[in-house]
Amino acid sequence: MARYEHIAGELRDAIVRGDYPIGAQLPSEAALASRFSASRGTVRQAVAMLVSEGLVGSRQGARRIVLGSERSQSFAELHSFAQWARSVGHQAGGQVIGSRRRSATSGEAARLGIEPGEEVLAVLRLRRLDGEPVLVERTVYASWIAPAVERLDPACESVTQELYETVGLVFAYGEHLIDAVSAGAEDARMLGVRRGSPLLRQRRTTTTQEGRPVECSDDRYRAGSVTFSIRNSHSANSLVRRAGD
Amino acid sequence: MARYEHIAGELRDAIVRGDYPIGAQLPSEAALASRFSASRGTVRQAVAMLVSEGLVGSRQGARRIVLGSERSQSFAELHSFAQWARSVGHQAGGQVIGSRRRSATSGEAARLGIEPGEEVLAVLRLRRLDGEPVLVERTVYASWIAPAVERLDPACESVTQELYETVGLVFAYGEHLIDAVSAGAEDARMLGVRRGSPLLRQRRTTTTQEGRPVECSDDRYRAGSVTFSIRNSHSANSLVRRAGD
DNA sequence: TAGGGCAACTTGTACAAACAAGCGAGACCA
DNA sequence: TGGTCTCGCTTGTTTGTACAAGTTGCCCTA
Repeated sequence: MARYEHIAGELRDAIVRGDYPIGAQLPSEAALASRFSASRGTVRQAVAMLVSEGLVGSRQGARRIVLGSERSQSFAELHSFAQWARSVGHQAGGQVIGSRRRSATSGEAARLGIEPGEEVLAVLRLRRLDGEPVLVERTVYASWIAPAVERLDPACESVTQELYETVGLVFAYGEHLIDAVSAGAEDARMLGVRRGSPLLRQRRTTTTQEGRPVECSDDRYRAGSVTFSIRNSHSANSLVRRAGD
Repeated sequence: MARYEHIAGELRDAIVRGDYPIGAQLPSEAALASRFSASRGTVRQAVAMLVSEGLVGSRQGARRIVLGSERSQSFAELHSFAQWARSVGHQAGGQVIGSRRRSATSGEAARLGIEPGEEVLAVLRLRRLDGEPVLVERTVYASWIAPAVERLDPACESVTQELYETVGLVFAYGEHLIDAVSAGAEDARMLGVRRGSPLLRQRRTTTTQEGRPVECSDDRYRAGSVTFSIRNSHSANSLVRRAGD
């Protein structure tokens, strides 16, 4: 592990542990540099991580202050339902309801960077959290990865992890669109809610390290089961509001 | 403006303009350093901005690639409904429906960093986009800022901008919790939708540069009117999924 | 006592240098 | 033809230095 990652980890642990409560000042860069026997540049890189995570605030001339104390999730934990569930102490379950090859719609083609009509693999999954159905996942995979997906066990818990172990596929970048929709008939039946009841929808597109799109998905969470959380600041804002559809 | 900000701006413009289409490689750090007559460190700081915005992907050993080409919003544009509407070419409107001082609930006190029962100012606003009601905003202000809020024009378009101009208040950090809820009776009446129809809820807490909480708010958008968008990656992830309530 | 101003401290920006580590393409070999 | 290996390129990490710019508290003065 890089030196700055180690320092960032130590500081993050200290904040989570409460050594630096919310509102408290962090030691100065010079003090941290001397404590960890590192240069100021390395310390700056470490605290920059915490700033981008929204854990600490930073402004020129003033000591850094603690803004929050909750451990944030890695990209993998966000992307993989099973890995996330495990990390927050819940049991993930679920199964494939349906899976078929068909030709891509124009929207899917645009998001996957392929030609409309090109073949894709559409998979419908129901995901459970501690036994309760909470998520309907409609995922469309690009054709080059489809064979590996079809070989998976239908009851496979973590698709992400399995694809990594079997073909070495790594999900590296994601775009997420979050809004609210009414439950359709199929959604309602699978999640055990009334038709028209609110669902939290997350449409995501994921790509490999090389920027090649792998999948796009329409995930619908039962209201109350899941909340998304974002921390941002004047200097770092990845959350964007968009009009309409 | 700092040198690295200038370089980042040039590159961002080039990407948005299409000089570097999605999937294309960016010039190497050495090439950029020579083009802008800057050191490699400064160039790295510039591209780091683009990476954190999700516009560019980066991995050791390989040239950086373009992942997206949409201009992202500033923190101010995200925070202020009016500034956001203007930046995307729509007309923001709205008015204060009700405003009263009361004592803080325990949840509000925790989020504002005050004692339960301490006095706060609760404001209910209806916001319109191009004339259509799209957002019900229930904001609770800490008592120290309440007088300035009460002095505002009830039809004031941008509360954020007005508070900056009158008392110099700057919103610097925010935490956002996003989920879906059913419209209550009041929500439904104000937004012109049926009771129980889906709303996108954004609960946010905002603080000053010093980390002092200013307000917390429960914003409910009519389904279909607004979508939140986040770009993230293996190296930078500010989006977090949380269980239940 | 109220106010301004100075001085120490702290973070931000920029440059230079060196090495580590991963990627990709072409050369080479079986 | 197919696989491997090496070499050059590119990004990642670390240290050092210097100066700019903003904050904070103390001290001095009116």
